[in-house]
Amino acid sequence: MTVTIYDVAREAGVSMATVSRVVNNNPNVKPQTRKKVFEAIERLGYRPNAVARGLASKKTTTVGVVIPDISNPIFAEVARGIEDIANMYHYNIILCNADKRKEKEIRVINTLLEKQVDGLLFMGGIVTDEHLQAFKTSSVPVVLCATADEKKTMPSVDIDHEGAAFDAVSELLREGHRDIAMISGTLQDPANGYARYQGYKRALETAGIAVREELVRVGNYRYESGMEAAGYFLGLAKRPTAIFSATDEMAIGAIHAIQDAGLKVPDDVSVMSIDNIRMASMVRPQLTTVAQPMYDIGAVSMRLLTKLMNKDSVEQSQVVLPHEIIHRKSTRSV
Amino acid sequence: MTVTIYDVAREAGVSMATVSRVVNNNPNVKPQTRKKVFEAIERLGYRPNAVARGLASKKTTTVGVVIPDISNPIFAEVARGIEDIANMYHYNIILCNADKRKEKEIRVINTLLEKQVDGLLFMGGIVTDEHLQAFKTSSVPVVLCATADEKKTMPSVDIDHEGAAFDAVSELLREGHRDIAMISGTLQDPANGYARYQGYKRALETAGIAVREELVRVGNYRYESGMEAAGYFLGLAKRPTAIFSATDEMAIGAIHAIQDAGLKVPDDVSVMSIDNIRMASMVRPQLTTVAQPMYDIGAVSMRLLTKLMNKDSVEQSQVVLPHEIIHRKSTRSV
DNA sequence: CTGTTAGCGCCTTCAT
DNA sequence: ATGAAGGCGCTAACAG
Repeated sequence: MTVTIYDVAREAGVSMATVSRVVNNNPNVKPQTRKKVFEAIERLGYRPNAVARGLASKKTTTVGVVIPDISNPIFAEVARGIEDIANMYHYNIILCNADKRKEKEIRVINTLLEKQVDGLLFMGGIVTDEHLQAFKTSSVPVVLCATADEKKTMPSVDIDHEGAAFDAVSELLREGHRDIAMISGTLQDPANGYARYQGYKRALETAGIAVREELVRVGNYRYESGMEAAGYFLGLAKRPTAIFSATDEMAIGAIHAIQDAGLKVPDDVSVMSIDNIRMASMVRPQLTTVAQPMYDIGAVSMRLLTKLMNKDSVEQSQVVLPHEIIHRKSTRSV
Repeated sequence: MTVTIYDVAREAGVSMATVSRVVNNNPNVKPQTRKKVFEAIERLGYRPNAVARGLASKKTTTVGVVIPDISNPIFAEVARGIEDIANMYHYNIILCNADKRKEKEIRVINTLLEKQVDGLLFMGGIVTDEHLQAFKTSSVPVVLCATADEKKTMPSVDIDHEGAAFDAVSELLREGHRDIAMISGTLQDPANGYARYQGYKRALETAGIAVREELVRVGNYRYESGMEAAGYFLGLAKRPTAIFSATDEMAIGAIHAIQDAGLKVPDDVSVMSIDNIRMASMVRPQLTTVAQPMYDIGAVSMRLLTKLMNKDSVEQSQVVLPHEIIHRKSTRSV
């Protein structure tokens, strides 16, 4: 039923080793023989079995990617970067959603390893000791992508979240704002939550301003929670003149809550955040934000992984990609 | 170095057949033996090799998904539906971006087949004879997802694009609009382009209104092209009172172009479209649109594929999911 | 340049 | 309930 390398060998009148050679582009084959084999392949409609090949060669040319949520545009963009580079190096991608749930993350890491992926990319989650433990049992390289472990022992590609937040808030400060509220992510999240909050804090402290409890709200990264937080700030006796959001999506929610309340952005309240998702330039006013190079994070981490899989030497296995303030229309000097 | 089923067998003092049985949950194993084996597995840190298993059993429990662009939120949402159901049935997903390029689509279909996936999901592309040809060489089931072939010979899951457009434009008509412009996708695209344009045409004709050439612009699905098209309509001597866009993203561009021109939506111009991406409720005014059940399209197509892979009987292998008008704030009666 | 021969790690009858 | 043995389709030395 299914045609194998053996059938091709017989059809072409050569040994299966020779067929294997031409299929794998081994130069040690006489052009004439090569031609015969190709013809036989064509005639029979032979398609190499990658599973058998994987078993024999111990390489599958596929890498596993665990992603928190593929329908989140941020991760989708990172995944795009991964895919493009993987494709460039002739790797395929097994994508596993893990819903940010630790047990599920551990579970998919294991199935991926069972599938004998040549490498593993762990995207954007919290990295616990349990994760580290799972990674340690891996005989193939692992790189963290859009996240990092606390101790920085693993290869990783990420941005400096604390620095990005610091820069954003410093910019607001430079524009003269003194009452700057923050919509934070959960402090359990080391990157988008804790680190960005720390950056906010450091910027204020550097400017000699005390952090005021009532000016910090924790959101869940969604649009609605941004609206909610902004609504709360608007109700304060002393309303902030600027809102710094840990993420763009919450910032956009904040902008709309402000507008829905009859106020103007940035005239009445400035809004700034981090991420630079596509939507940031698709709202009015367009959102001033700190760009996080999502695509590049994916691309660079995949590139790093190829080097690791290839046992190439890598100079720096913890890479921090630069961020950049994108000035648009949602902030103004006060 | 790597521990195999054979090592476990020796460690547990049984044969590899027995180990295989416990790993595969075969009931024909004495509980006591099972326990011994589990302990040996634990002690040795044994991890079954899915590649070897795949070769021996001729099943890989993975399905291939070819996706036009993972960073497009529409496809990402469909992919989410696929992933969730795949996960439920213990399948993994190999995701391949194909950039809407035919040669690349054909290529990835072939690599996926080489990888011995148990089934194939082809998402949202144009299905040519060449595709059909490639699918025909597949020994595993294929389902089209968010697309369909012209002759409807393949299993597929999609919405009725023509009907959705017809319903949208009919709604605009019901609101009293007579000069309704359309921002279309390319007519080469059978679903988002051609079919939606046909629906627009049929609705107008049903109402006894002739389609006017100058009221139709072809966009490329991006925000900017929506802005551009709307800008063009605004410059017309007789400006349309409503704009129907083939997709939400272009509609949002249109809304902003209208607003940037100092006009109001919906007071001056109504805007309506198809898709219902998340962003549709994250703009002001919120977008009235026809919801396309993206997640469900993915989920249903994956479910259909599981049935096919399982050789279950399926009553209907061309499924058309219902669409629904979502009334929000971007249209009003005139 | 080409063929022979072992496996790769596991599943699966077929016996026992 | 368990074991023995023969592949699954291919790669990778090793000869020649």
